[in-house]
Parts: sequence; C-alpha cells; structure tokens
Amino acid sequence: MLDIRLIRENPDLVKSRLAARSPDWAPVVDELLELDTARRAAETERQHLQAERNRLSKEIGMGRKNGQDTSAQEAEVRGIGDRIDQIGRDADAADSRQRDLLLGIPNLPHEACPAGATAEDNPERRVWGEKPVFAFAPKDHTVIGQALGLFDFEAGAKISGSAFTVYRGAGARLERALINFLLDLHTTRHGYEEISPPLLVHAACLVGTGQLPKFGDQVYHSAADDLYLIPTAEVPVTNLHREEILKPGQLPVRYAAYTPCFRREAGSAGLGTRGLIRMHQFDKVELVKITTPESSMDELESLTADAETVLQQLGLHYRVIELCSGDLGFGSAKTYDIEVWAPGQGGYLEVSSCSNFGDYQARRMNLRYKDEDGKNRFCHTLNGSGTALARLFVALVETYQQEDGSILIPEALRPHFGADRIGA
RNA sequence: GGAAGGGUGGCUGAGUGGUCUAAAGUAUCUGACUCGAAAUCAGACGUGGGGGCAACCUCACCGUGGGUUCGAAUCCCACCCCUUCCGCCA
Repeated sequence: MLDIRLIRENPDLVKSRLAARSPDWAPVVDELLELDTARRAAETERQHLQAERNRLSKEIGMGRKNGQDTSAQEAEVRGIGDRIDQIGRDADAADSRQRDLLLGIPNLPHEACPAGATAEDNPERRVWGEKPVFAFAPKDHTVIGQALGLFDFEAGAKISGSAFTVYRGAGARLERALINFLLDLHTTRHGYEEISPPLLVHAACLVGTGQLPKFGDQVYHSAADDLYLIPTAEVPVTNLHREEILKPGQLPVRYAAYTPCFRREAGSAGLGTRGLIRMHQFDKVELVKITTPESSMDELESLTADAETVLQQLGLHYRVIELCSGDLGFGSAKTYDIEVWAPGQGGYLEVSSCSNFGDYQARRMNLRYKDEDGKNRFCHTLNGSGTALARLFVALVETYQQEDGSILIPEALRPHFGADRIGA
C-alpha cells in the first residue's frame, strides 16, 4: 500500500513512477486525491461535532447532579448526534473507498529498477556455470520420470484433476531429500530460522502480502471456514509479525520455511506447460526477511546470493535476470529472478524470484519497528524462493540424466538422498 | 460441537452509566543523590487520525462488529479468541 501522504504531497512523482509499470494508473491517483480531500473535510467536520457533543454531555451530567432541568441541552445533543451519523456515513464511505483504491495500486518501482515494458526488456545480471554438453539427445523430465517411475500424472489426475501429480518411489525420496538439503543449507549456513507455518490462513494475511483483494481468483478458498490455502509460504511467514511493533534489536528477521504451495492458475490452463513446470500444488522453500529501510537493498543482494548457493551446490547452470519496471510483480520495488537451465526443455526455468517490497507490504499489514529515536517506522519486507522444488527437480533430473537412463545424484545431495544414483 | 469462566496500556491489575483526562503497581527512559552501583526521590512514558507555519488544539481506540442512551470501558445483541471440563479425534 502506498502512503496517502506521499500521494497527497507529491502526486506527480507517484504518477511518473507508476507510469514505469503501465500508463493506467494516473486517473486512479487523481480519483484518490479528490477522495482524500473530501474524506478529510468530512472527518474534520465530524470531529468538531463530536467535540461539541462531548462538551454538552459533560454539562448535562453536571447539571443533573445539581438538579437542573437539562432537557433543552439534551434535545440539542440529539440533533448533533443525528448530524454526526449523517456525516460519519460520508466519512466512513470515503475512507473505505480510499482504502480499496490504495489496496489496488501496485508498489512504486525502485529508482534503480531498469525501465522496460515486458519480460523481453529484463536485463541479464550474471550467469553461473555452463550449459551441460550431452553425447546423446537429452530427454524431457517427463520421459525420464516415467521410465524410472518417479512420478505419476495419471494418478494425480485421477485423484485431483489435471496439473496435479503423485511423486513415488525414488521420485518422492528425491523431493524429500531436496527439501531437507535446502532447509539445512539456509538454517545452518545462511542463518535463517526454520519455520513450519499453517497452510490455511485468514484473508487478512493475503491482504497483508498483496494477494488480496486483487488476485482473489488465484487462491483456493474454503468457504465454510473462510480460510485460504497459501499460494506461497511468504504469506503466513511474513504475517507472523502483522500488527506488531518490533523492538530495535529484533531486526533483521530471517526465516526459511518449507511448505507446499497451492495455486489455482486461473486463466493459464493449457498454456503449453508440460510435466512438473506449472502445477496447482508444488513444494517450495521460501526465504523471508524483515529489515530496516536502510539495509533492505543489501539484504536483497544477500538473499539472492543465498538462493543462488542452492544451484551452485547442486552444480546447475543458471542465470540471474533483473525484472524491468513493466514486468515487476504487484508489490515489489525491485526483483531478481533466478533461472535454472533445463536441458530437456532447451530453456531456462524460473526457480526463484527475490524481491524487495520496501514498506509496501508492511503498510498493508501495519508492521513497524521502533528506531533508535523511539519513533515507529514501517519495516521493509523481502522474500525469495530458496528455491521452488518442482522446477529444481526438473533441472536436476534433466541435467544429471545419463545415457543408460539413470540419474546421477550430485555430491551435495547424496547425504540427504542416501544413494549416488537413481536407476540402472 | 456442548458447558463454565475470562479478554482493560510492555506486563500485573482496579474500574458496572457522567471530572475516565482509565487508578495503582511494575518494567523502561531521563534527572537528583552517589567515587560508582543499589536503594530512595522527582519527572517522562500507548496507537492512529484531523486542524494549525508553529507552540498547540482536537477526535477515535478498553477483543471485533452492531445496538440502547443526551452521554458507554461500563448496559443489550452477535461474533472472534484464550483457559478449564465434557464429547469427538491423528
């Protein structure tokens, strides 16, 4: 959520920064400005009336104590009460409309965010490793997985429908080994606290991190209990500190959480994604940080590096791109995507998206900290996948496939997997 | 799911219709005393909004949302959460 004061005091700055995303936002900013003026006028009048009511009510109290007739004042206060109700309705309506508009406006891209309109304009920041060379034609993970019995899409469809799968045997074990590998890496070497959160959350959490109200059609919802299945661990983990004021020594907060993620992917069915690449349910280890504004950009760099370590340890070729202003996610001010090479796909797969949200999420969830001067300020929040599992699984299986049909397990994963190879 | 009790500032806790401007204690901070500390004394000490160049003024907030009333922390209704017991259950 943007600061209404910033919009009020510097609307042109807000408009120009939002224009870096898309040209659609200028009229919304104008509507917001008008609404803000009307809202404050109504609010001021209401408060004057309330002050008058408080004063007269106190007089009535004292008058009654002294045995005076107070019926005239009572009638007057009754009239004031009616006007308070009337104006209060206007003020409340303007207030809730203003909040709705603010919740629907994306974050301002950071000044350092590269300008651009689409994914085509995303600059590549660095590349690690090289594309592996095969003496044979590398197969797609679905082919390898079927031959080795690692997962079963037909069983997934039978139980839950399309875009669900069942991992089994060595496939299920590999998935579990990867989860343990990732959690161990981030908690013992990178200093994150491990969190295992609920997978069902209140709507307020999704508002806090930005999925609601705008992207409600992308999350699963249990109507009977009004709970939502999390689309990412970012939601429960960042919201651990919703409505809190953190003490000076508490920052930065660093959390790592493994959870399954649930996404309806409404509107993207049948978009040509095969196998494990786009699923309604997938596993992910998420990294979440809560920091001061001064340190959030440095923390983004180290968060991204922590995610990259995963691919380095597994010996997987990847590149890091930075999202341009037009491709930036709704709440993000600056984002790096990490894309791993998948030989069977002949392309890169996004396995991590590392973002600095600035104070955008913190405002939505009223997450603050007390600075050295004792002032309450909004925190900065960050998160990034460390990493998504299904696509990591794809890259791993396709990169380490052997001509005889087996899969070599990279050194770093062997203690967790308990063998050096699958098949043959 | 049923029954009972409860939800007030960082914490403990008083307040059952009108100087509540929410007592008191405790914690914290500042100052005094002290060589220093402890103890003691004094002061400060919630969050958000509106108005004002400012000093400052003002409104709202006692789990949440409604209602009654001239006036609600206080009375009424609904809901949420916590504790204990019962039921069900991995």
